[in-house]
Amino acid sequence: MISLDFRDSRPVYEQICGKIKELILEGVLSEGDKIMSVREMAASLTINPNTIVKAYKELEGGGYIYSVQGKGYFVAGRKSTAENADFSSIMQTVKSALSELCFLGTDKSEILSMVEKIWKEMK
Amino acid sequence: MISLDFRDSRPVYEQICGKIKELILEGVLSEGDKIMSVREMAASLTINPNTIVKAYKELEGGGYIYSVQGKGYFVAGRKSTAENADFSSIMQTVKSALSELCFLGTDKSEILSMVEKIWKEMK
Amino acid sequence: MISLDFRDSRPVYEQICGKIKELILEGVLSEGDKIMSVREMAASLTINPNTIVKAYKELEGGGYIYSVQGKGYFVAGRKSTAENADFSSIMQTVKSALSELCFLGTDKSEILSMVEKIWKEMK
Amino acid sequence: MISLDFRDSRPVYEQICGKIKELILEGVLSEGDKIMSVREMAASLTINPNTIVKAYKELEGGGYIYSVQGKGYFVAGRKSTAENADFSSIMQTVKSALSELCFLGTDKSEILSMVEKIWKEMK
DNA sequence: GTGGTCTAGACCACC
DNA sequence: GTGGTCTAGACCACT
Repeated sequence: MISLDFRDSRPVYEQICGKIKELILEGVLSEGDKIMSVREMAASLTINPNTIVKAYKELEGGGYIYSVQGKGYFVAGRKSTAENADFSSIMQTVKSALSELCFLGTDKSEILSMVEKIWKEMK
Repeated sequence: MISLDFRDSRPVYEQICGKIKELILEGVLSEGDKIMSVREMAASLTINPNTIVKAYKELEGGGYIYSVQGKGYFVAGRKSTAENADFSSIMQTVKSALSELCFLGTDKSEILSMVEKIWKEMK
Repeated sequence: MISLDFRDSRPVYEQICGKIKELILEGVLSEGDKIMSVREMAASLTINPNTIVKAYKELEGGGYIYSVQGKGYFVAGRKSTAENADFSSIMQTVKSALSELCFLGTDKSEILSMVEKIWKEMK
Repeated sequence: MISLDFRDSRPVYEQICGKIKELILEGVLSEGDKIMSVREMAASLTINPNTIVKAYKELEGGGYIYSVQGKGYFVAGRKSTAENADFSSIMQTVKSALSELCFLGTDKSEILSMVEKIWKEMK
């Protein structure tokens, strides 16, 4: 379900966060779903459990998942996620990247159609 | 002209890269302009010259500026920048960020108007 | 495994790049192999670790090796190298050097047999 | 006749050497021809005469040109050039570059035809 | 004066 | 232990 790219310059725990975020955004994981335990995930990726713990703590801080003592980690709802999100930071990222694309001569229509596509696919 | 934010988790040299990129994208610095010398910039930010060197080398690698021995650093043209740019990587960044915004309930029209604004301001 | 020539006018970090490139081209180092750590290499050549860092970063930029945080540097595959290579620049180098050899009266057959030999040895 | 590229990372005097070498290899300048005086060249490129002096001294050292006191610099013959040339160094350059091209998957026939072309064009 | 290289030594994040 | 960043200070080549 999750694979790591060791050539990726990002730290492993960050890659894991990204992958799980993706699964949530794509709807593969929905509110209330239980995600793999720290041990299971560590075994399946053959990496140190501490790295998984770090990734899960990060996701918990972002409101994407929550932990239940003795049960495991579960996917939180959009409301919880939205409350913890740093909108201005994400917007800033988008703005910079779009400015760069514009500067490099990318066609505006290409971006607009991408936006349409993303909002259409999201349920 | 450039200021650092020590609360920012990004390394100093990366912040400098970002700021100079912005100045170029906004048209404050245009093709052929000389930018501050390594020593000047280091003195003005009260940081070590080597850190500036690192930032300038990074920008040079990205095709944003070029160095002339004994003269200084100068901003390169869009052509040079476009040749060195990693479009797919930038597009990936935009896609992920937009997906997240969509998931969090951001209005599509807000994004569309932002795109219009950016492309309009860029001459 | 690697030795420096202090009479060589090229900077030290560039000599190191060249030697490691050679080892990769000759097949002594193959895809996935771990190379000496920054500190090990620095100690073995009795030079400053930062100089090794510079050399490794250069090779990383050229797609020859990649770094894994907390693990070390590993040699990348040909695909990665080919993607980052500047063919036209290498071809230009070959062209200039061959023109000079021709002018100086070198026999054509000597060059042709050298080409044959190189392509034969490479598997 | 000669133009400089300030974006080129090579020092100016080296660029001038390269250009004059090219002119000699291409046969535009032949044995005995007088080349531009230091002052003329400096004025035509709007750079410091000392830089031209440095370039000419370099070419003189390589046996490409020779100076006659009070007259100027003149193109030397192939014999003189060949005597001063460092064949093994040039061969080494060619060998390394060809090995790299081979590694990157360049077709052997492409190189062979290039060699044929160079030797054919040279008179 | 400008960039380019190198050293010595420090602290941090990641695994 | 490994790479990543930063400082302080030095010397060299180029213009």
